[in-house]
Amino acid sequence: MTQLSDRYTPQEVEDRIYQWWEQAGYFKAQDQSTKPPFAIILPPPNVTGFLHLGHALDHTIQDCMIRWKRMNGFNALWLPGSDHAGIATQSVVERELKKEGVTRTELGREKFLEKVWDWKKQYGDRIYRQMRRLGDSCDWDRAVFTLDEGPSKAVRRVFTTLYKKNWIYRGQRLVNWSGPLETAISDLEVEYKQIKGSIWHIKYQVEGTSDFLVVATTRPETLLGDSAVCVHPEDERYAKYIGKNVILPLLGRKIPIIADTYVDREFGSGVVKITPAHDFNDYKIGKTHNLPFINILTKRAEMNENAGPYKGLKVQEARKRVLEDLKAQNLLEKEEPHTLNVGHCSRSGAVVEPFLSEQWFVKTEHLSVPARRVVESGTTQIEPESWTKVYLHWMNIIEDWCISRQLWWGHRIPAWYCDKCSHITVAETDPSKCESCGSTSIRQDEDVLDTWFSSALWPFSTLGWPQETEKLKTFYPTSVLVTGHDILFFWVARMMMMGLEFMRDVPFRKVYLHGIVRDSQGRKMSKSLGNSVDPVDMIEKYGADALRFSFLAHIHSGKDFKFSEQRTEGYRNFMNKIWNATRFSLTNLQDFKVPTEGTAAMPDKAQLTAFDQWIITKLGRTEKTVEEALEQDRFSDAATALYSFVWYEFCDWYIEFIKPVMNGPGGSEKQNTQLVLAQVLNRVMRLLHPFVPFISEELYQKLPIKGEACIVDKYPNTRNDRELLALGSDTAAYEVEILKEVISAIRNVRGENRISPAIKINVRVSPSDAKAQKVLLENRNAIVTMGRLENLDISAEGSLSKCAVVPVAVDGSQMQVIIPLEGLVDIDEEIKRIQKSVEKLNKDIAGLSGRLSNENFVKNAAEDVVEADRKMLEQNKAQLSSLQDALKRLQS
RNA sequence: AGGGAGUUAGCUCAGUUGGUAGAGCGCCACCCUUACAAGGUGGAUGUCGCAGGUUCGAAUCCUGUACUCCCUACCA
Repeated sequence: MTQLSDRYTPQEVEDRIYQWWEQAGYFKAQDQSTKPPFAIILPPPNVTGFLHLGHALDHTIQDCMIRWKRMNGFNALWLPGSDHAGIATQSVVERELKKEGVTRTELGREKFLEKVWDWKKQYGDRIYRQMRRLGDSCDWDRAVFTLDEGPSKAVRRVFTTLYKKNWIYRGQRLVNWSGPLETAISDLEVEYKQIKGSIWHIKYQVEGTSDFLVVATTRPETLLGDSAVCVHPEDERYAKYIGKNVILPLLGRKIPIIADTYVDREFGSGVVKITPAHDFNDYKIGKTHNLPFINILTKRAEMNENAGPYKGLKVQEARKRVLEDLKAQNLLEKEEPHTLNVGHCSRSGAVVEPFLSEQWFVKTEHLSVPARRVVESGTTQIEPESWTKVYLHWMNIIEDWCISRQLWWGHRIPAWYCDKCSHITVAETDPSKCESCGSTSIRQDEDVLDTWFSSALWPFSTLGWPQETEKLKTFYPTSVLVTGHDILFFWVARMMMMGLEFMRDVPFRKVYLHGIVRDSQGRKMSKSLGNSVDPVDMIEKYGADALRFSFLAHIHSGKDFKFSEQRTEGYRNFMNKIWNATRFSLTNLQDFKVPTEGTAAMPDKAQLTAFDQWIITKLGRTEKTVEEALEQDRFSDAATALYSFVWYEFCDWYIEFIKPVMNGPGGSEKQNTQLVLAQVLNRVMRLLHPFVPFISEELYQKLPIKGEACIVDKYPNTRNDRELLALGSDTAAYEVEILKEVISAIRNVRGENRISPAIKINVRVSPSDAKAQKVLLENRNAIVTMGRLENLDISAEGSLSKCAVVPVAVDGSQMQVIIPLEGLVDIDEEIKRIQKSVEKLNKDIAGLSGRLSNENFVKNAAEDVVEADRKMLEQNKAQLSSLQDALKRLQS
């Protein structure tokens, strides 16, 4: 038998076990199988990224689900993949190039892309390696990258199909523009931050008069692009000006004074400047009033020729200069402090400028309808349910999706412009000539697609679509999608739309949303705060299992997760506890021979001790709890049930109970107990496996009763484990309860009176009925050992003088635990202890009798509730009187 | 501004249909008792945000209110 060290060292176990699993092919799913399918598509991490705590949480949940289903006999597929992450990756590589003093434009598109692919080759596997350390049981042979041939074909098919339906269109729109990245970004990529800025009041002279209209703005430089000023049509102050012009300060252009109910008369001066090309609200006004759209910015967010003398300045510089010049011309009435929300690019951090440009859009009007319906009808469930409303609300107000990005890294838009006839050819395979006029002088669109466009196709593009593959038939719709609620709109909603449009079915049956990982104080993890935690560090320090368990024991769907290293340390201790309990067991199983093959070996029920039957009963309850919890994705309930069973039932009591048996003479009692021990350990490892795969597999392999591998053994539940669980009994549960109570009573007296464990004491237990007496007599050994007794007397007769007395009641059986204290302790301590109990009993009795004397309670409450109270009252009264007697004796 | 979630022991959180408040960590005391000091045993700790209401009985249901957080939108 292998000798186990007295501490669990994950470093010696994890890599070895993982390699074995992978080589043995345990993670593989079958394209076709008689087993029911269960599929999870991994939210693809950024290809050049590294594993952070958020991934670790996300993956742990998925791995737990997959392992559980795999053990339940499913054809379980966990399909891994990685995302090219357009903006993120391109920025990283650009930053690297900058160190070498090269810009991407200098390099040119082709060369630059080569560099990015190099980068991908170098770092693309890093995150996969880190996932292996966490224990992720992905089917690695199926790993897909968004720019692989398969997904790229899917992207082209979807793009062309939607284009032909007119659900993808090109148009000039106002979009969110990131200056540093020189690209459009979607609404969702804009983060609003509260900024303490100013609001400036600027005077616009009314043409042909000496009157001024005062306009308030937070972005004074945009006045260079003003097309009008606007007032409320019913605002008496300005009625006379409507239709006239004002002179635009600094540039001297004439612009009209228009009227629109959009203006709030109460706010500011009641006059609004209209800059249709640089403000989303003004854009709408510009459209309805047919105003010119004057773009004053370049792609780099610098002033262009329309800005006249300010050309070439960056926005902030232009603002400064504009203000100076206005002041010099006495056109700046005042400046007031003002807090406003400013949109920032979530990638570059720069202020987002609304920018007018030609972009590609997905029309969402029709796509969103079924995406809404399937959630309303429950075809796809969102967990937690509260996010359903959020999802539906967003689907209701959804705007068209800007999918073109002015980047190089990504899926290039499959559209070609004809130099001759300007026709746009959109095609799945690169065309050689214009489909309209046949000219070969065609140019492909320079832009690439938003990364989320390919992500939206992920549930079917990873399974071979547009080909009709077996795996697609088997695994689509996937079973569940696990992801953070922060990408519900970015990703989940768009997968839903695309899946329904192209597969005519939902992409997943269930969406499990979790929150963001925060630090132990609830702050977001960030580099600047220095509070981010590297999961790989945690794995190295405490082991992957401990990290996984700290997630699973505390995760609640939808809620943010506060990570605490201290807690992880606690679960590391739990792993050690499991390790040592097994170590003890194996030592005591050295002379054990498995009577028949494997898990079928069952002991003779008639010969089982009460502890054996009791632990089996507890095991059965645990299996039930765990199964119910996992079915409802309540991982923490399952994890907690396992923690309690292993530590508080199995280790604290069962192992202690069987020590006398193991150290005893042997024979059939020992044989039976050994068999129970071996069987329970076997169940413990299997139950723990989806949560803590490494340690459970490692120990499982050392058990006398085991199968080929824990990872593919059955997951125990009340149905498939019936044969063993039938050996449990409620009578035994009652008996063990008595023993536990008696032993606790002895320990309590010892503890409160500070009697050293080194001193063995004498105890008498006086049972009030034959049933209890029998239990005590049969288990005398256990009580003596665990109470550390010199002598145990089980009898109703005996002296009570100078004795501690603890009344014990279990299920109607009453007894007293009597401990002579003469010479052992200060009697006053014991008097205090008893007085404390008396106080508590008095309080309880007062409450109970108060309630029972209320006739409304007796009349209205459920019978069993009243009955239980009556019983409790009686019991308490009996205990009280025995304590009062004991007190009298001690005080006399 | 609209929507959502939350407020329970020092900290992080459980608490399914209303029936005398739970866990982990931390804390205190004693103990290296032959699996484990990453351990054992015992112990202390809460007017369940506040105010009303329904009920024999409310952490749990209803109404109001305070505070916190998140999401969506955003006024020049």
